[in-house]
Amino acid sequence: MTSESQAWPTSGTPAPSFTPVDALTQLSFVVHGLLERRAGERDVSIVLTRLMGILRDRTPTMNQLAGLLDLDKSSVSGLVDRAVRRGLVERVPSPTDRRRVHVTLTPAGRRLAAEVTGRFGSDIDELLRGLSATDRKTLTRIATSILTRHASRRGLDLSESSL
Amino acid sequence: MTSESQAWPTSGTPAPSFTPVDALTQLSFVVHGLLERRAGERDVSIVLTRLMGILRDRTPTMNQLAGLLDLDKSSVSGLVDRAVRRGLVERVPSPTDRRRVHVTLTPAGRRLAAEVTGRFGSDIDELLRGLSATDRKTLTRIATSILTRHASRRGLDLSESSL
DNA sequence: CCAATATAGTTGGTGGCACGTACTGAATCA
DNA sequence: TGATTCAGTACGTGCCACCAACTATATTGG
Repeated sequence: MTSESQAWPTSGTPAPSFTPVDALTQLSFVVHGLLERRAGERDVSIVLTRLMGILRDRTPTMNQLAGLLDLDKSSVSGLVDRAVRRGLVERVPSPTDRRRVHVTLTPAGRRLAAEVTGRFGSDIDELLRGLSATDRKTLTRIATSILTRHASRRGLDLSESSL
Repeated sequence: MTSESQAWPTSGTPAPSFTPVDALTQLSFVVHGLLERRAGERDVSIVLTRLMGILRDRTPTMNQLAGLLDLDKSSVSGLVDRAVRRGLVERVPSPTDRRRVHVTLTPAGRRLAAEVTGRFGSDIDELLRGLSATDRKTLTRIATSILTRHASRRGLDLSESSL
């Protein structure tokens, strides 16, 4: 795939010239790496971080989590098991359907999520610091445009999905 | 972390308003998800895709791969073991130092890498299709700027590192 | 009313993949 | 030439993915 080795000449030129695909891909890897590092400091995986992000403002069922995380339901069982074991989430039986549980964030989980998110946010701010204010706004506008179009192609209401 | 649930009101507004952090994070997850999907079609993990990307134009040692992939050397041993087992890479003893091996891509590995990369590249082209030509160029310029500055902060020659 | 069917979630199996520690063989150093 | 360092592997552990099979519960249709 598009590692630097594809796009960048091995002559060590100071400013490589990326294709749009390479630029976006490399940038995504950097962002992902920053999240992995910050989350990893608290023994939190990216998928656990995403889980806690989802649980910040709702209490979905296991099935709903499987959809939101785009994972097999057995993977969600395992993920929630491990999070319960760490005291980060709880399973709450549904009052209306004894097959179902709703998953909620505990206070400890909420604090951990806020910490990881906060530090990661600072890292991204740092990453973007060299940009002019105009470029920051432009990047945000273009990224939002891509996301909105991508979501509508998938038939998603952006307020419901999680990555 | 910044799943949509953080940035997007649950009212289902058609065009959410992102902070720069959220926009960049969500976009990165989308890109990552596209790569996971395409690579997954050929039973290839992202880290294996990155490995093959590195090996496209060089034959690093295990230690160098550990640095390029930002992994523990024992993780690289396992990754290369599994890739060897699939006939995608080979370990070549160093002519000058019998402790070392150089890792090379096999023809089958090169073909697989090209296939995954090609399909993923098409997906990213599709993702960017709704942008104007000006916005594509602007996104590429801004992303390249971020990458260049980020790499120089880490003391990297961009032609040597891989994400 | 009840058997058949569908749903929600779990369990077990399997394999990939991460890190840490300990180890072996080879190269370098003093 | 022995001590030290380096390159890489092996092993243990735990996370995390998917698949198939299962149990308990809810719904459906006759």
